[in-house]
Amino acid sequence: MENIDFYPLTIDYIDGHEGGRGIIRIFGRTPDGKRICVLDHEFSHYFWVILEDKKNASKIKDKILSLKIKEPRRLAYATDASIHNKKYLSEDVCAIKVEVNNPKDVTSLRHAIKEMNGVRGCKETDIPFHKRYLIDKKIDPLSLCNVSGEEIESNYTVDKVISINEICQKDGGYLEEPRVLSFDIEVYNKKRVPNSDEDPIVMIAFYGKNFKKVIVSKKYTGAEKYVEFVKDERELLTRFIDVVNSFKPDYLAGYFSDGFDLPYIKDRFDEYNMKLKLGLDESIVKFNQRGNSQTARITGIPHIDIFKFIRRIVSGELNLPSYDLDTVSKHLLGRGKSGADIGNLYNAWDKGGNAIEEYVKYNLVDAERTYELTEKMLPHLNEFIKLCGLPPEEISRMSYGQLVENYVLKNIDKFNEIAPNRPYGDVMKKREMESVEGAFVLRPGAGLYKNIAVYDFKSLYPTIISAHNICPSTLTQNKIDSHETPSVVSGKNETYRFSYKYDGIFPTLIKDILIRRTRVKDLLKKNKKDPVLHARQYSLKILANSAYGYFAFSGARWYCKECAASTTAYGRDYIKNVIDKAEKSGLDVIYSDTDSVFLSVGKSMKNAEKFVSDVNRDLPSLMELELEGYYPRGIFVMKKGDENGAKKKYALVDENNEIKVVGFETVRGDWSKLAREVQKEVLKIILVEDDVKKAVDYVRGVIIKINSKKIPIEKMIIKKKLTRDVEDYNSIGPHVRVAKILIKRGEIVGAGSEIEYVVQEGKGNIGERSLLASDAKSYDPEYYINNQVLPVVERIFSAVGYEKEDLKGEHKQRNLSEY
DNA sequence: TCCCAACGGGG
DNA sequence: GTGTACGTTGGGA
Repeated sequence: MENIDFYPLTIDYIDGHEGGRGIIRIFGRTPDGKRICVLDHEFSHYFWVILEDKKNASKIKDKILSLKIKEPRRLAYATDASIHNKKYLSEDVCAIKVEVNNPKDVTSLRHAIKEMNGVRGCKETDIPFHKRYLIDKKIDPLSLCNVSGEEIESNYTVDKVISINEICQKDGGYLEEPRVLSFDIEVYNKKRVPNSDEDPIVMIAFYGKNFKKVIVSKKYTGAEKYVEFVKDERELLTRFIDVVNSFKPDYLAGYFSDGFDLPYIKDRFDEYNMKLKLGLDESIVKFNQRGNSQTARITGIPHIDIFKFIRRIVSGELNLPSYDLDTVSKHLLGRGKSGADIGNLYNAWDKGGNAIEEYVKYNLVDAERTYELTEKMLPHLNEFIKLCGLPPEEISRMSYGQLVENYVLKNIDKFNEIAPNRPYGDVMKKREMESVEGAFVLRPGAGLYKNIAVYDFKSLYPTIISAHNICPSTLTQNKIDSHETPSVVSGKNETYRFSYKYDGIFPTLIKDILIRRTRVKDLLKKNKKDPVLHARQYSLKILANSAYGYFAFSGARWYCKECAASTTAYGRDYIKNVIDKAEKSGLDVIYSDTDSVFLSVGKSMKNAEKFVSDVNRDLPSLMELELEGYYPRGIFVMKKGDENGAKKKYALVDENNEIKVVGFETVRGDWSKLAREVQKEVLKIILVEDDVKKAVDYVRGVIIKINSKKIPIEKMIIKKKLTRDVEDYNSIGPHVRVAKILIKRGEIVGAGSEIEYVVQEGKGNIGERSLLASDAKSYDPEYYINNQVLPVVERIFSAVGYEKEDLKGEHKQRNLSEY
């Protein structure tokens, strides 16, 4: 008999022998670093059958128990059935819990039971076995658990396999520092975009705590001591498995490794008829194609594609123009990738010798950044793991909607509720047709404004859902004990009612989340830099803010268009109320969008502060308007062909002269450096220096410089990526044309290649006048003035009364007083 | 303004 | 993964 503590890392199930029973399998680590696997033979998967009424419950139960359905390799039948009083969306229902031997039997039984008389439907048939187990056993991955059971023999590559009698999560105890191993491959890339059928992997880098290694399949002299040489790719691949096995990581991390590294490694293993056996049960890496994105799973070792997590979950906080490794690590870690030009790796490789070294370093830096990013993201990951109770490999790949749903599922038992099924095909399509009226937006008149106070409702939608008890479970026809919201769905005005008689599932959970978040934020005030507290409040915020989107998400179990429509309807009411109040107090309303209002408050901050407290006095609990900031100046910009200012396109400057830019185009990559610079400088002069005239002069100066060709070529380079091979293009843009020339020269250019070009003077359209950046000696001033510089500043100036012609000096000089 | 196609990350 | 499955943006009509 063994009694042992461990941290669960991953969980799945296998088909056992006895009658094809499903056996839960958890891989984890003990506090002293031993790998273990625990098997639970005793847990039965189950689902719910909701009955039309109580009357025939025991008859139906017996009928279910007598079902025997022949499956290819076993007999599907219910091992047990029991009658319960449950709730389904707050309605009291009589339900039968049906237990099975093997999770796969759920499908066959469900089909048979659905057809029985007196049965309303089968629910929770689509909850995966391992999820059911974690929820019912109240186990959160990474939280310390205790198991008792017998050690058994196995071929698993772990220190111990235990068949358990009992398992329970202990209070406290968390795997704070999982052993992370990151990896990254470099590939021979003569064709720029490597093809895994032919192009070998030439090196693999690893990074972990006190560990770095690059395995390289071509020898050169003077290598650093972390370099290990192997004789060919076959040996490189074998060593890849060796290194992972001997490091014994808790997590294996990569950057876009779901989409590139692991699939590529697998293809290369296939090439040699070798098997990519990384699983702790000696299984191969399994790939799962889901729509466009695939995932790679390793039995027993959570594989984290940290790119996916950052892109999906943390991007809201980062707001970066791109999520490539360089941009993300520069932003989060303060340092990016090595400067080597990866497009030339193949050259260095062919040449051999020390030329390779640069790329070995590049490879190692990539692995190091990946490691550091993973470490940095652990607090975020951990919070969601605790909130949703699912293992890291799943949490790290989830979208907001899935996080919300799994959080609700984990807590649904507190309401004695049965969860609705996930929708499929036509239901989802039908839902996608239904649109819900969105938020209220008051567009600003374009122009320069002074003394702007910005107000925000704190968590507007979550607080509305909570304050007005908006939930699929409280939606009612009953006019007594309910309140109504006139809402708009698919263009139709409707009135929906939500009961006040009992608290809804979502309102209750959200209220709890909001209160917890307030508490965490209070702690954060004392401990401003604490990454764990920060991650905690962030994950709570994500969950609360995603609830509204979840109601409107066609794939949601608790989809509820009425809830979504009512939430925005209340949102519009609240924000319009604020606007009314502002106008009554004599404050000018500049702009409003969803949950925020921009007011012109004059020089006195007292006005601004008094306004907040006036509004808050009348709001229900949890709801609160906040003074987000005070800005001496702000510019709101016009959209082409639009009388009013564009929504979400403005720049503000605060009292510390920091500029906040929202919605401008220059953050995007396909503008020249020149265009970016000019826009930034213009905003600075207008907002910080408060000198429109000077900004005009600045742009005129730039135009003169462009015309006299005094701008360095490198600021004129425009970068564009080929999205397909050159011959597949119908319309030949500049970058395609340049690529064609490169191909003629014998260079290998194809889908994925990044083309840098500069537009030249001369005849023909822009494409015909584009030259490869490295060949360019000059540029076309007219193009850069009219297609790069003017477009990015035009709207800014038109907001303050200057036209394009003024900038070019084509109008007579005018001064502002004329406007 | 709406609809559809393309893209992202990786080398 | 036990019926399923990306989400966003830009260009063209």
